Amino acid sequence: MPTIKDVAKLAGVSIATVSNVLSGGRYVSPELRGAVLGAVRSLGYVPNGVAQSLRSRRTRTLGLLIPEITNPFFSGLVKAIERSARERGYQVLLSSSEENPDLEFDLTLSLASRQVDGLIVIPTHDSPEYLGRLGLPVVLLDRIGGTERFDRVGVDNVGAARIGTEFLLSQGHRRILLLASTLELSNIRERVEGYKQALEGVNLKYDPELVVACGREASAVRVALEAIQKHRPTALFAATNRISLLAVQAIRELGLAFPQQISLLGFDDFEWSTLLEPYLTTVVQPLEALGATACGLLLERLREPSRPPQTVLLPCDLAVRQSVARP
Amino acid sequence: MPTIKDVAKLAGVSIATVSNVLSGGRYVSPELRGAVLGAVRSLGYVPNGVAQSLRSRRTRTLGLLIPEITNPFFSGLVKAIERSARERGYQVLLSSSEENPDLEFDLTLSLASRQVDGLIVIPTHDSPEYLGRLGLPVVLLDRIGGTERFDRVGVDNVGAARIGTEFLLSQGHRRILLLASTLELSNIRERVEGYKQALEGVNLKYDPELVVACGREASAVRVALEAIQKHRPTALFAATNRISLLAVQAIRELGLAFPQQISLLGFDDFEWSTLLEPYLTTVVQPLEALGATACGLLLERLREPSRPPQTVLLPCDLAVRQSVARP
DNA sequence: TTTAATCAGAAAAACGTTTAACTCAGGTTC
DNA sequence: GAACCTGAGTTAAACGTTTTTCTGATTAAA
Repeated sequence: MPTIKDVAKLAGVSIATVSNVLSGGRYVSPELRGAVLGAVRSLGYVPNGVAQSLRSRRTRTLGLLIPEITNPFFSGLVKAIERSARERGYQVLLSSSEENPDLEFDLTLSLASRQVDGLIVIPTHDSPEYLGRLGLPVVLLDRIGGTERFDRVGVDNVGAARIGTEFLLSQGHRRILLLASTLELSNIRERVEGYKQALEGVNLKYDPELVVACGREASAVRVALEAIQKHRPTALFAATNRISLLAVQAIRELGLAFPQQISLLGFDDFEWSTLLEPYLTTVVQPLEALGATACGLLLERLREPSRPPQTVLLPCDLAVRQSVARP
Repeated sequence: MPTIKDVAKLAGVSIATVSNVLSGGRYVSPELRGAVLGAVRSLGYVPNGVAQSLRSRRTRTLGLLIPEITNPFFSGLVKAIERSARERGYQVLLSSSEENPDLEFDLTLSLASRQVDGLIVIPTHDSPEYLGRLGLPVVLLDRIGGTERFDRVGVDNVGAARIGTEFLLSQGHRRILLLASTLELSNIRERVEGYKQALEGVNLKYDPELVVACGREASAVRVALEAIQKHRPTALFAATNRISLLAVQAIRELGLAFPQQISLLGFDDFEWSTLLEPYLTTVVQPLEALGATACGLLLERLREPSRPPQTVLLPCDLAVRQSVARP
């Protein structure tokens, strides 16, 4: 691999001049500029990014920490972030915490030691204060509860869940079972809050029994199934797309006519849900905007490190399709 | 951020000694070792990975180039690769080519200039020879046609498609429509070859008309739909999971009883396909093994740069579920 | 003993850039 | 015409490590 020295020698100039031509530092006369560019071309020179990073103290690399790549919600975010970063000249170092807080912690250290310029994190839990000790700009994404010291991007979960629930109510549902994987995360609890607000809006009493955490293990379907049997709801509100999947399985195992006997409203949305018939009615999160905003916020902070932390909440849409019927 | 100099000063030793303690280079006496470790701890020192990379000429970073993160087949591979890399002390720089060859080319240059130690590429086309000019170890994954100069990991597409088709034949199907997005990729053409072999195995004439490339645009459903109307097959063999999705939509639009009137066999498999009822019968690729093998092959080559290129073909399974019935 | 080999540590070079400091014409300003 | 800028280039320092070379002391071999 040729280095900047080889280019300088071939072009008959100093390495500083080569650098100035390529990085657009200072003015270089047309003749020398031409010589440098010619030498670059004929050697096939590509600057060594590691050396650039060491000297200039930035890597133009963002760390992205995701709980699970396989979930279409997260992979949609990854896609949006990767694209947005690329368009602004940044690359993405991807790590998956696999929903494991200890691994998450280790991975942030590892990313920090690789000198990423900043971090976009979807944490596994609501206490990511330790991220502050990294000495790195951090943007929290999606799971943004617990702290206000970081820039954060998420959706208006309360509002979105309220609108979703109101839609179910408008269709005549009165016993709505809210299914979640966990209630440990504040974004999920906000969805519960929205659900509650909608119920109270029509003077229905909020019954905590109708909010069920199914867990993430294989037993989750069973938990959902038993909750359905016990409470006999006319509609299910699945708090995440993974839970939608679960709900569908439970509905099938119970042999309920769908959506005639039981309606289902999802959250998150995902392309491949068109496999489901009836098509899933769902609250849809603006993936592209979430990712682009997170990336944008991070780069803004790189430019202006001292400005106060911002929180951006985006609105969700309701995609009315076929999985909700009148009871 | 403290540097190795700060540690050395606090511990009262030279920076070489600090380096030897931390990187396990040469023997250091217990006393000095203790002093160094103490200083590291009290300063919260973390080595600067960029400086390490510059000097040692390796970044412990792998470039991963994927056509599309959102497709569960690819995201499954990403997951496997990321995990495998992490377990071996490597990180992953992820880029998406969005099925665009020009972007793919640019991204490889960009990854190379970031000095990744090696590249795992799922190319957009069958002529990735240009990757040889990067001067980097490259492993081709999944779409491995066109050249034998690189290490390659994929599945036995011919065998897998043959087994799949044989299963359809064994169920009594005789008019089987093979749907693909494109026939430009050799891994897809190999699947066609397997399909052909299976037909000829039972003395059925191979009819090229029954192999249809639907494209990747929005019009793809229509193409599939018209092919079904025209040829009236009793079974569809979808060559990828994306095409399975398409096939399901076409079947629905045509109002065919599924699987009674028309059977569907998929390729790739994906977790979220359980949304489909009847459950999709499908050829399943060993995602975890594919990813781990690709990563392993790359790291082996880093150790032994001059050994001849290897090709690893893994076998697929057939998951018999519910979407194939007797005609 | 004398000489050579070994050892633990320090000093210094090197990795490939960017950038600050310097040089030396040529042009201004009094 | 002396002092001062300016401008376009060069030289050299710096980024934070790893690794090679060097040093002086201790140990082993002759």
